[in-house]
Amino acid sequence: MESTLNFQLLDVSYEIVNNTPIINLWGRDLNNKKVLLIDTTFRPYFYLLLDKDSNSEKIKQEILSRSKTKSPIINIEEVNMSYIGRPAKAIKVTTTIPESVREYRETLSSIEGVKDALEADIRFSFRYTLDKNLYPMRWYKVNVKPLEKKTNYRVDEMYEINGEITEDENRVNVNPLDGLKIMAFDIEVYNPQRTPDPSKDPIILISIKFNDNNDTILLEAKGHDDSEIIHKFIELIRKEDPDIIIGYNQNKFDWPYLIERSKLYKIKLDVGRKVDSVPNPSVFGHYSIQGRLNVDLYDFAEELQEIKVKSLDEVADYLGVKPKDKRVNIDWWLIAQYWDDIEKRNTLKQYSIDDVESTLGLAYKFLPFGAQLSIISGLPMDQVVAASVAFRLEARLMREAKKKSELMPNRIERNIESYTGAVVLKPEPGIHENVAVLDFASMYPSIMVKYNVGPDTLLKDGDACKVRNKAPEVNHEFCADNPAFMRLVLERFLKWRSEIKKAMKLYKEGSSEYNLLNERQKAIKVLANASYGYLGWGAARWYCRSCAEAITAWGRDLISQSINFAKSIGLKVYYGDTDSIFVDNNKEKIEQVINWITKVLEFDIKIDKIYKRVFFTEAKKRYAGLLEDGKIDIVGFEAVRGDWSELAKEVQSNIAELILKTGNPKKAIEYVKAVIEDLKNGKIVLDKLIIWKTLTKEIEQYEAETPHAYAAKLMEKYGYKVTAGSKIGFVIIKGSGSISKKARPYFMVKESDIDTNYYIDKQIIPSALRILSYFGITEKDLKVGSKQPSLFDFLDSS
DNA sequence: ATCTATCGGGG
DNA sequence: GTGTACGATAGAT
Repeated sequence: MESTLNFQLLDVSYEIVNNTPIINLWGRDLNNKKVLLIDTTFRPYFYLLLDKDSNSEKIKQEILSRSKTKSPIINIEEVNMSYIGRPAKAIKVTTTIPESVREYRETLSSIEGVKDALEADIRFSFRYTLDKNLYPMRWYKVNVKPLEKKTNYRVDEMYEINGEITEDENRVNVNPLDGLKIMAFDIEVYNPQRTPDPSKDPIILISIKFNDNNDTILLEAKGHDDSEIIHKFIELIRKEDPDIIIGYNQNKFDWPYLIERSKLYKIKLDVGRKVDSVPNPSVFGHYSIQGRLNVDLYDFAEELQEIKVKSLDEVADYLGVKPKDKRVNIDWWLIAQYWDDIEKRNTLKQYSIDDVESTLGLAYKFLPFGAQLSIISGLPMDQVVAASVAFRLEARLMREAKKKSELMPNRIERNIESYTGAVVLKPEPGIHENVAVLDFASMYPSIMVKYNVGPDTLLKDGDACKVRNKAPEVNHEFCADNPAFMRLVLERFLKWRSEIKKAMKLYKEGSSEYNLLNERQKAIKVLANASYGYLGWGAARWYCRSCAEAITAWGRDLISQSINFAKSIGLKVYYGDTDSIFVDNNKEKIEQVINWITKVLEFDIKIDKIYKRVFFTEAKKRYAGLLEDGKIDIVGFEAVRGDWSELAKEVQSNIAELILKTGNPKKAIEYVKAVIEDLKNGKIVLDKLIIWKTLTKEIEQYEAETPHAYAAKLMEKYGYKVTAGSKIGFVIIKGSGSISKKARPYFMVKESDIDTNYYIDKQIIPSALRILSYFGITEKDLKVGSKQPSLFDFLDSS
């Protein structure tokens, strides 16, 4: 009855049955049947690192004597591996129950002669994919034995794994998403108190859309009763059986809310492919659903550097998925009103439909990249998108370590000490015409490869080594006798990426083959570029402060030398930051600089962009420029956040629009002055002055007197209920004392009480200057009356 | 200058 | 589930 099965791995989990762990591999076969493969043979293990001169026989006896019956130690084996690049003596300890590893880690590491317990902090299901070299989203082949279908799994077929799992070489370049069923969903909740409370405020709408059906499904509550739509939602997921469930910020809102509501009705949110399993909060604040990938698209949006406000409507607008002016927009605090007003209810329904359509549209943009991140890093797609770049790289490093029989260091918490960073030149303030920006290609990874940087090659006093690379300034030395672990990984990435780029040339730009490879090379680049930051990340297993310090020192040296060379041949340098230099756009001299850097320094540098005009203030890392195609580039711009007044947010978005559309900062100044006048004349409605801030703990627990805590205390005094999680809306009123003491709940205040100076100085002006300072505009220019001749006319292109 | 609290996305 | 982010900023002290 044995046969070979080709399957695509989607997710991995495990369960304990009869006191033994069973690995569950969730996937689909070539006929798109949903399959569950089980492996009953895998057991948890970890290593004990021994002192060099320890008596391993004695230690082995000690280990066995500490075996517990509820999860016995079933094997111990002395192994010769390496640790941080040096030979290491270790004992591999295998037990039965994954949860017991934590306990054994403690009890066994106290044995004399045992230096440390290693690899005891790796999640069991991840350990499986690590050891079997499995990458979610890839296709595999394996010998299997069909199992009689169990009733407690919602899959088409179940198999028991019987043999080695190998990659299906014929399906390396197929689109991993082809044929997978995707479900987008979004909930709207009733929020009469503005901050919705899941213990009393119902879910009023659930909108759902699948990738294989054009119709949008809208589940509507009966008045204020949402029990029926929750049931319908669960039934729908089970009936349609999506492989991927997507939402926008559903990990922080929709799932927790749905879970609270269903608890209230004692409904089991049984939406996974394992019967009776509910969405489970897991690593990175992510919810895992058995057998399905729950992907939060907000995680992708976070990585968009080009836009600052990452709300669903903004992101969908920016990416051309759904223009803002072609959809219904409703302020969040008005949702309850729209629901209660039967005439407005249809507008709210359309709003919900627009949201879910945007969400599915974004999935088409983002998931191809997410799938490749899984293919490269080895983390399931729902986890990899939620993880930080350093964590993604680490997942891959762990696989590489496993292949090399290198013991993995533990994840520990460190207080990281800061070190000198990159060179950032003081920009030459003012307007400069025709400026070219030269960029080093992957500067930090290149430094790591060239100088063989890594924790394993870092030399300590007295270490023997023939060829040494010494970093300038900091003087850390790295041995070049053998390749560093990090270098091997990076070189593999570089080679892989250049092969992909070569293969891409065989296809038409925009074709599905081309796009797939393009997403893959992007995923590799993301991991490679995380390498420097990884070494300086406090939680990194291969943390190496000296490495990070040396890398930036080499980087500073590199850029200073380049700048000096440019100056020596008479090329004007305006500014430099980390891995880029801004120079006069003199083609001939730039070519000389590029040649010199390539030949003498042996690094790659290229022209990244050319500004027709660029404007610098004294501030580093913040400038505005006019590109050759007429676009305005504002670099380093920080948007005001949600804890600013509506007025401040409105001022900023209007200024951004004025500048990007008219290209004239003078118009923006007039606008700001007009707003200030309006405020002084009481023409701004109070609603726009409210500042919303969340209480993160109970009011008594606040030690510091913050404005929102002060306002919350006042609310409590007047009989309102405030708890952790409440959003407090306050305004600042006239008077003396600290700002906190002048904070009042917005509904207890008249417009005439408002401290207009606070709003001018702390809200309108700072918010406006976040953009206008790039154009040389100062606070003085914005105060009514002052007439400053314009430094900033430079964008009035003639 | 240092410490404490909060934001983000969602509704 | 062998486990829980991060970098920036305002206001108080």
